[in-house]
Amino acid sequence: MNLSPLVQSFVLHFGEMGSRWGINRTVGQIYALLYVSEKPLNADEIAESLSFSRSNVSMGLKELESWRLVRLQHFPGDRREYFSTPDDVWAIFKTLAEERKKREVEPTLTMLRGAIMETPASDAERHAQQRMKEMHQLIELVTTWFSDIQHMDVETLQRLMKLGSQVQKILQFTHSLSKLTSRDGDRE
Amino acid sequence: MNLSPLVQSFVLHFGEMGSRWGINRTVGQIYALLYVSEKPLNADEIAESLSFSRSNVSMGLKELESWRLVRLQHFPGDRREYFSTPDDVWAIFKTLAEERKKREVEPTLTMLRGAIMETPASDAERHAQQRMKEMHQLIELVTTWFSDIQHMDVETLQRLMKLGSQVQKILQFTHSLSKLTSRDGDRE
DNA sequence: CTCAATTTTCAGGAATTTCTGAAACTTTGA
DNA sequence: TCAAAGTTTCAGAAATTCCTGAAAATTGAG
Repeated sequence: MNLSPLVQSFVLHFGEMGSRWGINRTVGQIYALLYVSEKPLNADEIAESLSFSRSNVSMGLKELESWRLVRLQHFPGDRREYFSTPDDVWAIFKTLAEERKKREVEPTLTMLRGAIMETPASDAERHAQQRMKEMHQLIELVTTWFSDIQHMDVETLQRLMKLGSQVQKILQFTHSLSKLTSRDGDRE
Repeated sequence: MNLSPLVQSFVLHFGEMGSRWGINRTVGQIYALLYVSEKPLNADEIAESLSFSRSNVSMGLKELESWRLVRLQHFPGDRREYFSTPDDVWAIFKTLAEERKKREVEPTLTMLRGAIMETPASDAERHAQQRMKEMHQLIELVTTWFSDIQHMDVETLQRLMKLGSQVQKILQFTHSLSKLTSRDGDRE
């Protein structure tokens, strides 16, 4: 199969960016190819299009499966497995965010929680622990917020995003509102 | 200098995570060490603490400078350069997000914009281009939203995050409000 | 069950990235 | 201007990661 110039540049770009995104060239290119492909592709087609060895493609697809970024399907009368990416870009985005969270931040949170539990044995440790607490607090806040947001339906999410920094105004409004109505509005 | 166990495990963790975050072991460890250190450290102290060669530390610090994650300072009567991380974790987070955006998404946006401009030469290209448009739109929306949010002051940002998915309710409220007051409230 | 089609595994070669020591460069104080 | 203190550069060694071909394992039709 011969890739058209447009597709080719897209595929090559994903290959090159791969290393920055923590995946390798093969995986990046395979994903890009599947993403723009009109129909699902089998491993041989992928290997041929990208000039990778069949085994390399197999490993790349396994990696993509572990990221839950590809879907697998079969066609009647054909034993080969066909791969594609979900159509809904929002779903893709959410999956990606979840996986990155699991791989890139969860382990750190665990480590931080452990470290914060320890009894500091020196002044230096006390200070270090304080810094870790600050980091932990921030990560915790940001990630739970993220998962909150992820569970919103796409409609609302888009509206929120389009609103941009204007949320600030609504927030200020409701904040002063709560100050008016609540007995201890300026606590916090 | 001898690292206390608490600091050591923190430093080692950052070293190991380094590769997942797109930086290397040295850079990860140096950053971690500076982050928990009570006072700024010079390159020799870092090299000794982490048992890296002096030159490796130099390259690592350069890398961290390019990420704008370390500050450089001097002490009177000492010609050596001392390094530290900003105290404010929110500032750190913002810097990190900006840099990652610059390195990991901006190039892709540029590529996508270019590809979308082209005139498709086939059916496959037409489809590919459509997919690229979807991706472009999503990335554009998410990143501009992100930079909107970044420009909010930390107070507001924290309030927004603590609110979590409850924004949804406020949003729904204001949405129906605008429907009531605006002549064409259900356009979008 | 058998066999051919297909996929996966894996040892080791290729490519890339990281790290070091030596040398070059820069800065500053005398 | 020079020398000492400090920093950066860079060639190549070391370590790691990627990729391949061959072989093993799996799958499903007959």
